[in-house]
Amino acid sequence: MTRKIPESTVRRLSHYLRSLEGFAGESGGTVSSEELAARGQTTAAQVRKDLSHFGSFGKRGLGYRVDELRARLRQILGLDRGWRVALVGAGRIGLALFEYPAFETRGYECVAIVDADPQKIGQKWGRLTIRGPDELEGLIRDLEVELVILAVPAEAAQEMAGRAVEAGVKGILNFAPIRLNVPPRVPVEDVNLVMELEALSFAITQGARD
Amino acid sequence: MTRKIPESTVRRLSHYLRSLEGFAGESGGTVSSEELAARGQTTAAQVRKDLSHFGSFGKRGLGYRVDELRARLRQILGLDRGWRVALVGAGRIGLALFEYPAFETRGYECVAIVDADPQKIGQKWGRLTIRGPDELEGLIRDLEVELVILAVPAEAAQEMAGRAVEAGVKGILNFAPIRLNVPPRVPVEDVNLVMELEALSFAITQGARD
DNA sequence: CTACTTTTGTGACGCTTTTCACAAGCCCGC
DNA sequence: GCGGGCTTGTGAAAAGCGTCACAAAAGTAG
Repeated sequence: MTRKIPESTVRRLSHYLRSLEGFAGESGGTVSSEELAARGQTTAAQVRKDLSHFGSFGKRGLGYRVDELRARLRQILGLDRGWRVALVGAGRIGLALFEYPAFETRGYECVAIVDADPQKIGQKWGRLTIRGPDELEGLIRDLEVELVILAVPAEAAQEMAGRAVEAGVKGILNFAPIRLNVPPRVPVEDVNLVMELEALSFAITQGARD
Repeated sequence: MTRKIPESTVRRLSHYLRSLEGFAGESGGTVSSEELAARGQTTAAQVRKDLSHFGSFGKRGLGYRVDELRARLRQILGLDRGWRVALVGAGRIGLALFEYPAFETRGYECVAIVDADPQKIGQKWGRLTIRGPDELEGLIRDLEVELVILAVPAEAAQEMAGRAVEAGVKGILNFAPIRLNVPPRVPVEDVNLVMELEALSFAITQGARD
């Protein structure tokens, strides 16, 4: 019942959860797949199929109980617990992420910051002190870090990723524009801003050609 | 020959281009699909199929001429020209993007910044002055802005997007965690940082269950 | 000029994901 | 407690993508 979930399904689940937060107690505490599909750019059938991968928690003729579904989605996405995160790379992007309020409200807590720039080491962001790159493994182990946000230049990314994995990190959010080489048990999500812009200009160029 | 290109293909093209920049003049000026596949986490057949969507510009028995392929990819992705970009939302994320060097080297030039915060209006970032939100349409028209980077809170995103489209913008890079409602002729790329983290914690939770 | 090696371009195949359609289930009113 | 109106859950069909295998070029050596 719960094997081999497509990546796209996971993304949609994430959306459903956000939508649900929109109409918390609204409409008697239930939503139909139809309503959920409306916000979210998808179809009712898709919503139902997505959810059905994880069991059946709707009532026929009625829909889904908002609070119940929300709790279930949080559980599925692993948000029913906290996640300890280390930020590797204290540049502009690192800062933007560090101060991004949505992270903490979802249970992602930044517990360490590492940067290679000697000027930055020792500086404080909030109540955290920026550490040197050689302390990475120690921090990960001592603070029981599970997730790493990699926001360093491409040249440094592979080494840092390898060391983080070695130290026991379980997942990596990678902002460097390279494909990281890590063991398959460690999931990596890539965010590549240039690529997004290129996809845009491609779509525009292509569309204009019609 | 060039109709209905999958999104995933576009992403890979972007990768190929970056790889190509890696071995500029190397190995006699040619690459095989095999070599290209090696960096890039894909297969030789995939590379060839991706490229074949746009014509056939390889030499059998030899491979692809590096400089030629690079030029072709740049053209396909719409990078053989400049793009005028407006930044809407001058928060942390906006700043990080504004100062991201890779954008300019790819031909994306930020020509205007808009923010709703009266404290920020009038401030200068580099040689640009931050403008008020009511100036959005005028700036887009006067400066011939084609792309908008939307980095505002979710509540403001839809309105700004609508107005930008109305003023003639051709594509939107959206950082707000909502699905924008815009006419289909205007492509939108979403970057949703929370969603990426959720995909990670899902993968970890799910994997651990085995 | 021919035989041989290499690597592309592409139709056919197979898997994954989405869409469709409908029986099964649930609530409500009477 | 029975019938009618909704909405779910899910097999089956369709579409979308990736993989495979191989014929068609291009270059090279003899």
